[in-house]
This record gives sequence, structure tokens and C-alpha cells, in this order.
Amino acid sequence: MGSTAGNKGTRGRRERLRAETTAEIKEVALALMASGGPDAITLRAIAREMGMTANAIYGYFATRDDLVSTLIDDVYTALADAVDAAWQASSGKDAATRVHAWADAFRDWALAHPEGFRLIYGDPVPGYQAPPGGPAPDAARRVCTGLAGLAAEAWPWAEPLYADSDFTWSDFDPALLDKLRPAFPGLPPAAVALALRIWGRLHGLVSLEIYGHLRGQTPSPDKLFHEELAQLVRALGLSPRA
Amino acid sequence: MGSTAGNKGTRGRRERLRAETTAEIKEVALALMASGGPDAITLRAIAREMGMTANAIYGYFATRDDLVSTLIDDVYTALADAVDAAWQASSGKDAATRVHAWADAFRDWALAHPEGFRLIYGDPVPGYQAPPGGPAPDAARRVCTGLAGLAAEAWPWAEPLYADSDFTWSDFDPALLDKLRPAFPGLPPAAVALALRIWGRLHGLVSLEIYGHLRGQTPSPDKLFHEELAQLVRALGLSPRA
DNA sequence: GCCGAAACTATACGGTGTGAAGTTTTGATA
DNA sequence: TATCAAAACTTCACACCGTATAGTTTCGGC
Repeated sequence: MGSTAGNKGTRGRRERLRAETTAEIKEVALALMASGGPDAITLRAIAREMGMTANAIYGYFATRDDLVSTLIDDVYTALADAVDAAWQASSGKDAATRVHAWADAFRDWALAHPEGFRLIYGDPVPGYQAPPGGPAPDAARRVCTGLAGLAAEAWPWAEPLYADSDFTWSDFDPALLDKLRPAFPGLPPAAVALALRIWGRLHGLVSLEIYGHLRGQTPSPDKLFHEELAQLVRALGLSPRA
Repeated sequence: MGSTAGNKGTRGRRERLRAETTAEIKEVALALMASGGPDAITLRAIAREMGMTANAIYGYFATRDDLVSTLIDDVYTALADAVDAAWQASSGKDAATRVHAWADAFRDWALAHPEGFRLIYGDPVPGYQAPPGGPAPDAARRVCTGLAGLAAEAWPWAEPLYADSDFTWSDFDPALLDKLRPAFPGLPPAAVALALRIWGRLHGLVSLEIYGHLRGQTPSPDKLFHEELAQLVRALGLSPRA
């Protein structure tokens, strides 16, 4: 099985063209989304842009929702990459600084890709549930793992503050724990709960901002976010210096 | 101008019928939304349900987006009513209990009306910005005012914890302050910032839950929310008893 | 040069929001 | 009570959407 001897180039050509077309469809779709929101992702508009027929896209994606969920996969992965990179880049710094680095990367990415954020955290495909094994849930767990990294980094200081947490391992999805426990062997359930709550705090302000609900209340969402971060750092038992 | 003498009944009839039809359109639209999400709100489906033609609805709403934003107004107002009622009902209790009451009312409403929550905080009408004077921004400010009530209630204990806040009145929208400052005369800018941050914390976990992003991580979003609440109460300087 | 698969197009159907024009209903008036 | 104008509603039309089916073109491998 596999390629006929010596024909790697030719068989590769078809595949390459196919990959390029697939990539172009996604690119155009992302551009449409960036300029007109998720609803602007239209098979006909994409095809128009590419000089094709809308039906040609069905050779690459079974359905529009399929295309959109592939986009979600890509975009969510990009977000996870961004925060992971910020985390890596802050390696060696003190815990408070690293928390700021992670959180800022999260918000900065969201502000730079508001439509991407909506794509991930809104539901552009109503009623859609990502397939359990797919890249999107994986990216979500990468984000959670990153947050668990924050919690783990801060845990030496934070632990006494969360002594009354009554979380147990059974309070978390096994698939999440499969990623988390090997990465952070000493981390107790309380710290995982802390990670999810940190997610909530960051997601809350950022999503209010992205969806415009802060606009009518404050012209300084930046300041608000950073004060929230300062308080978060304090709630982790870290010294507020950054 | 006004009604012809003695004809109040007849002129009132037209208006009553019109009001009833308007109400029925909204009812049917909400029912469609509840069963099939915001995208199920379709002029034709509404008309079908009502035994009318889709175009007849244009006599009541200028456009579909108009109808949807009217729904947003209504639903947001209902949410504001719900949290306000819980706040009133907890009057006299201690601050920690009242914080719990408000927050639980918020989350309970969201869980009871997930589509309504999505309608308010997602953006079913892409690119839509609520008219500045309309009911939706007003409801948003009612929610913020409620949150400021929490902050005000807790402020005697919380104040020393937020001494380093550098917020000033210019960091908030005048329309918000117009509602807030008369209601809570002694409240400093730091407390308003605190209110908005509390909003973020509550909104974060609830919206992650409503949009299903917590489902893959924990089977106990309840527990998570209540631990978050306990920590919030602690961060307000209140004793964690409830 | 030929073949078969892959890529793509043409056509069609049912759905959507919405505009323009015509029809019916109905409350006020002469 | 007959009439009339406005309001309510329907009909028709258009452009757009996703998508199924069938037909056509393209092109690598023999």
C-alpha cells in the first residue's frame, strides 16, 4: 500500500492541491468571519471569493457546520497556542508575573480576534456539540491545563487559603484529569477547582468586554481587567508586585 | 387631537387588538426561541404559528432584527426583575447571605432561561448595538445597580481590602453614574469597579456553564459556582457564614 | 492514448428576510 | 345607513441561503 515507487511527486500533487484548496476555503471563511461575523461565513460567499461554485466546497467539507466546526478547532487551537506560548515565555519569573502573563495573553488574543472568541465561546452553530475526541475539546483542555499550571505555580502560597474546599477527583471529567494529573502530580482537587474558577473570572470580564456589555458602563475595561488580575493574584496568596 | 368624545371604546379596541397581536408575536417568538434557539425565531415560523402571513408581521415590527431586539429588551428586563426581587426578598439579612441570594438568583434565572441568557449576552443579531436610551441598556444598568448594591452592602467590610484601587469617576459611563450615585451616595469609585468585577466573576462561570464549556471539565458546576461565591464573599471581607 | 476517479458545474428545491402592490376589514363620518 | 380612508393583511416577487442530484470537465496513472 502507499505510493507507487517513484510517483511520490504526482500523487503528492493531488494531495497538495487538495490541501491548498482546503486551506484557502478556511482562510476565506476566516476573513469573512472577521469582517462580517460568524453569520457571514456562507458557502456561496466563499465560493464567490474563490471563483468556484458553492457546491464545490462539498468536496472538502460535508456541510457548512462541518466547515465552521473545523474553524472552531483551528481557532481554539490558536488561542491555546497563544496562551501556552506566553506561559513558556514567562518561565522562570515569579508566580504573580506569570499569572499576569497568561491572563494578558488570553485577553490580548481575544481583543485581537474578537470574532474568533465569539466563534469559540458563543455558539455559531446552534445546538452544536463538539465531538468528544476532537481538537476543540482538546484545546479547551489545553487551556484548562494552562490554568492548572497557574494554580500549580501559585499553590505553595494558595494552599492554606483553600483548605476548606470540598472538591474530590470525582468532581472532574476523567479526560481532563488524564491530562492534568500526569502534568501536575502533586496537585489536589482543590487546585483544579481553583483553576476552573480562575477561568471563570478571566472569561467573565473578557467576554463581557468582547460582546460589548462593558461599553455602556466603563471606558476603561483595561483598568478593570488589571485590577481584577491584581485581586486574583492576591487571592492566590501571592504578593501583588508584578 | 386625541379621541373623539364618547368613542374611547372603539378607538381603544383597535389599540387593544394591536397590542394583543404584538404580544402574541413576541410570545410565539419566545416559544420558538425556547425550543430551537435564537435562530428558530423566523418571521415565517411565527406567522405560520399564528395563521398569518409573514409579511403581516411587518405591520408590527419594522424588521426581524427589530423584533429580536424587542425580545432582548423584554428578556433583559425579566432578568433584572428576577435579581432585584431576590435582593428585595433578602432585605434585612446579613451581607454574605444577600450576596448569595443575588448571585443564586442570577444563575438560577440563567439556568431556567438558557436561551434568554444567550439572547442577552450572546449576539443573536450580529453587529447589533442596542440604542443607547432603550430598555436593554437600562436593564443592564439595573443589573449593575444591583451589583453596586452588593458592593455597597459589603463596603464597610470590603473598603480596607480595596484601598489601592485607582479608579476615579471618569472611569465610568455618566449614564451609569447617574443611576448609581443617587442610589448609593457614599459609594466611592473603587466600589463601582468592584461591582463590575463581581459581575465579571458571576458572568464568567455562568456563561461558561450555559454555553456548555464546563460540561467537558466538571460534572459539578453547582459546586464550582458556590465555591466561587464563598471565595467572593471572603474577598469582600465578609465572614463566610451564610 | 485511454480510463477511471476526482474535482467541479448545472439545476433544482425548500427555506429565509424583505420590498411593492393589491385586497380586505373596519371604525369614523356625512 | 352609505361612504370613505386608513389600517390590517395577502399576494407576488426577488435575492440570498444550504444542500441534494445529476452531469461535465480535468487529469494522474497505466
